Amino acid sequence: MATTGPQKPVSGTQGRRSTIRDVARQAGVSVATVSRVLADNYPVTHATRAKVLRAVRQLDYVANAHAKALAGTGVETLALVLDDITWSAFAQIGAGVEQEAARRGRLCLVCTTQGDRQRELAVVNLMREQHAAAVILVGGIQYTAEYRERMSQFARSLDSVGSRLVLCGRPPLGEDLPATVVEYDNEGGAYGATAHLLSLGHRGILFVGVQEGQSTADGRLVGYRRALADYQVPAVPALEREAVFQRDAGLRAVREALRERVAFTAVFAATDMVALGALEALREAGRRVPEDVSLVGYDDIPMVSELTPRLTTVHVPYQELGRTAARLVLDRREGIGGAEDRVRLSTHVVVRGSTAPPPAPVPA
Amino acid sequence: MATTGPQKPVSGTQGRRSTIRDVARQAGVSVATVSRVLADNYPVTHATRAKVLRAVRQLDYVANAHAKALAGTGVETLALVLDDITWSAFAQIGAGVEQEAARRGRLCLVCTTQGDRQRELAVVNLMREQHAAAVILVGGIQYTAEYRERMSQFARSLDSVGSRLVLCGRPPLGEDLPATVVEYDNEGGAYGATAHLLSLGHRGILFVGVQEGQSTADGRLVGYRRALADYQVPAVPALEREAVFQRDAGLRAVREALRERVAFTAVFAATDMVALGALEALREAGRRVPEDVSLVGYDDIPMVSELTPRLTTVHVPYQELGRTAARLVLDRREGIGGAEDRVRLSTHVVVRGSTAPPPAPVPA
DNA sequence: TGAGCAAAAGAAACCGTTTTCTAACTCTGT
DNA sequence: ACAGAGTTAGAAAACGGTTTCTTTTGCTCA
Repeated sequence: MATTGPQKPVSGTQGRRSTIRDVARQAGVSVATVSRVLADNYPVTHATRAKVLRAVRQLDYVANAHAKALAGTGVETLALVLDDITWSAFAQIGAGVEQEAARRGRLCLVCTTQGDRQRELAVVNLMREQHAAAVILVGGIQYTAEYRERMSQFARSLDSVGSRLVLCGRPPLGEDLPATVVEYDNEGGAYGATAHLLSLGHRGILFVGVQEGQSTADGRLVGYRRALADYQVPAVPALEREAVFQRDAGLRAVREALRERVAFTAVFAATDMVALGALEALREAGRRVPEDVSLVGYDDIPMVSELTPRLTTVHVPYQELGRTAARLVLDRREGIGGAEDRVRLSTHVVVRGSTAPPPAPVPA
Repeated sequence: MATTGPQKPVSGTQGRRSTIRDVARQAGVSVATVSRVLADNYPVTHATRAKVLRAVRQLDYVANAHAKALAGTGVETLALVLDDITWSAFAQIGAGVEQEAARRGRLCLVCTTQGDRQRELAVVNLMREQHAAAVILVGGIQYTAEYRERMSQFARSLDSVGSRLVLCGRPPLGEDLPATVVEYDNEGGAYGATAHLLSLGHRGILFVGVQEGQSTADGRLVGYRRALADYQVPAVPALEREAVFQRDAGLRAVREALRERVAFTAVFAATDMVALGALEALREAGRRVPEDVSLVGYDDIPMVSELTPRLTTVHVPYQELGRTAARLVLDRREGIGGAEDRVRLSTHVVVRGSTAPPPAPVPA
């Protein structure tokens, strides 16, 4: 499976990296002159410039980014911290951040935490050392007092070194904290999805994805309940099922609801991945989607429009979310006046093939 | 859509970032002592250490990563360069690299190029400045002489500054170049997929995804042809359709083949995304999968097992690919003996529901 | 009680840039 | 021919750490 190439010395052919001093010596000028030629911010005669550039080429010189950073020049870095880059929504946020960063000549550090808050803490500190222009924390979290405390510290300690905390798709902290928040209308999307089902005539709507204290899950649940209330449909506890935001959890939760013979004609999954699991559970049980049971997801990850039936879901502008986060923080850095520090993007339900009116005879 | 918080001064509350000198002053010791306490590599009395740590806490001090890097200490960085992080396969490679990097205390810079070679060049140079321990280039490319020339330069110039070029899922360069290559058995996977279809009895197999000179596409086409040859099925040009690796291209290519009334009972899409397009084209034309036409993809991106029918495809261990790339380059750096510089991971076809024997009466 | 030595702390050089300040030119104009 | 501009170039001081080398301090033991 693994083949080894010819054994070469570990150190390769590497010589010493050439410095600006080497270039200066080679060109027969001072380091100051070399620096000036390369920065092109000071008058230099044509002859001198030519000598320097030739030396640079001969030595294949590139400046040391760390030295530049120390001296105050140097490229800024945006740090992106997320649970798992393979999750489609996160990847899209990441892409948005990276695009905007690149467009404006910044670099992008990415760290994943796999949901480990210990690691999140370590990573934020690491980023503080790195002088990241901003630390962008992505994704919902367990919204506890301890969390708020920790974030406040992050915000303040980043601010104290001239960096900035950005919360992307996370609930905001207190008003007075130095942090930028870019969120989306989580609750509104859930409201819309539920209202869509209700207006189709569904009354028993299974909500799959309860996670006490998880900000994203909570927001979606609240939207679901609010829609029920507005349609004067009583919320029944048995219809609210726990599930982490993964396929298997959705599968198990719906299986269980089915086994308990909970009466429902529609499933609102808190996440597209959860919807996938729900879909499988429904199929196992011989329920057709959408003829017998309607199904709605949340996130609108790219592939769900390929399913059969194509999944009705709530679209979240994840890429835009990332771009906005980067834009806000860079605008502020560049002192562009009136940089907002709190933005909420809207969501909307996209109706596809997985929802339909409930079957005529409402099952008991 | 966008709301603005209270207008605060742009500069926030940020004071000057405290340096090691500030800590020394606060603790009443020399900077050397502070450095030693923090590095914990030199005897220091308990009392002194306590004073220093207290000062560190009081000032909320973190070291300047750039200064450390300059001094030769400091965390190494791995640079990851890819077309687009939202493509599932790339995201998985990225996750693999990041995991291994994090496990070994390294940071990970991510740059995307959107397939722009100009940008690729710029990015590699940028990474050279950044002193990245390695630059990992991900994904197939147009395999031209010019490309090889450029890569050779990259390899040499990175090597000359003590960094290393890693090609991940790209064809290797010449033997003597200082580069590490981690590839997968691209051709073998295509061979397997085609052989699977052939052994089911298919003879007219449409290959969708020809891209002259694109290394990944070429490899898969070669595997397809080799399997045909081994089964003594003549290769017919009309069955080899051009398509870039995107859904729409697959859709168009298969539509066109259908319109031209090319005879086939199976489609081998060079990519799962292409397979998605193919699937839609087939459905439009009223061809059922797999009853009328079998369909095989390539990549095994997570969602394709959720399709109806579940897609038969070639599994590529993308995450493992990334992990291996990081591992190899870090092993070499740490001087771990016998670090290979060329690895090929194997692929295998995973048979799911989208393939079946061809329909009994072969259509004209 | 003082020589000798180990342990702990400090001074200063260094890493590779940028930039301020200073010095050396080259012209002009008289 | 020379004062005074106006250009270019260089020397040296940051930037914020680490580390070598030196010095001071505190013991032990004769």
